[in-house]
Amino acid sequence: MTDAINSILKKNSLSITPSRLAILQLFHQSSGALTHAVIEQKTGDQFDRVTIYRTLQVFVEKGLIHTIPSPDNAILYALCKEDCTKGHHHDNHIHFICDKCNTTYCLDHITTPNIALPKGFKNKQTDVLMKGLCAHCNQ
Amino acid sequence: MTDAINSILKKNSLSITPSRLAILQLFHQSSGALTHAVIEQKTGDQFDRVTIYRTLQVFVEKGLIHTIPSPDNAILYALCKEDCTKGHHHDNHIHFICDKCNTTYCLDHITTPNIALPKGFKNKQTDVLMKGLCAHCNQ
DNA sequence: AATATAATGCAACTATGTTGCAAAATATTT
DNA sequence: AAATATTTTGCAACATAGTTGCATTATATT
Repeated sequence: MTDAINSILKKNSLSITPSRLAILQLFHQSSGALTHAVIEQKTGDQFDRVTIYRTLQVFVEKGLIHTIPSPDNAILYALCKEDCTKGHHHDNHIHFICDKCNTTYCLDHITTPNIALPKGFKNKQTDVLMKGLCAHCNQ
Repeated sequence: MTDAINSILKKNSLSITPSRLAILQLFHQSSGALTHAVIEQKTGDQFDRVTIYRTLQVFVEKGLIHTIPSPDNAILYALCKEDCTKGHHHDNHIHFICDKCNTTYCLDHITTPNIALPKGFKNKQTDVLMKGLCAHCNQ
């Protein structure tokens, strides 16, 4: 596991540091998206807040994770699929937030719909955010 | 104009105060969505930050405005259509943010698409956020 | 092992948003 | 129209989210 994480960092020409290993591993272990606060907590407060922010920034730049616009007021981060590269995200899937357990899922296999815009408008990116109950909580 | 705003407040059994009049009027004059910071600035800093926050909260509760999840980290507020009432928003339209002028449009006549979710998932609300160039900037 | 490069932690700062409470303004009653 | 009851406001204080500069430390390179 750690080796796999290691080689991901190498592949993206990122130096290997404890914080990057821990945070990237955390993403690979989690099913949903993570906020800065959750990452801080789940890494046991062993890293400085600023370090976590900067690690997340670097990961976004390298195309390892992407941000999700959230109704709460904190940026959500989630793992990108493998075809995302530096400066070129394939972020055309929809996101689902469970009202009960608050998990945010990337539904990678469901692509965003094409929506016709009024005259003159040019679309560049579409974000779909669905809310409701996830499969676990809907029972 | 002020009379119309006045009667909207009365209709929603809200007492008439300078801040409510000014903020509601500002929404009716604006084409797009507004953030707290913009409202504070456009009302000439004559109202306390807290007053603006509370006014926005009340307007949301009464169904006069709705919030829009934003990629930036600040809540966007926009006027509701007339069929929105207290506790019952009809917020099923899509939103468009212009990359250039940063205006957020409510495209009221474009309804959110129906998207099939994986087994077990139950949808309650769908937010669509499109980004690109608006009709004004796309020239 | 020595050097160059990059990342970290700390302090300080900005922005956003919330809560409690006394003072002031609005609405209601007489 | 004045007095009372009810809301709303502004202030202070606080909480959370996020950024920047800089010296120290760790990683990578030679």
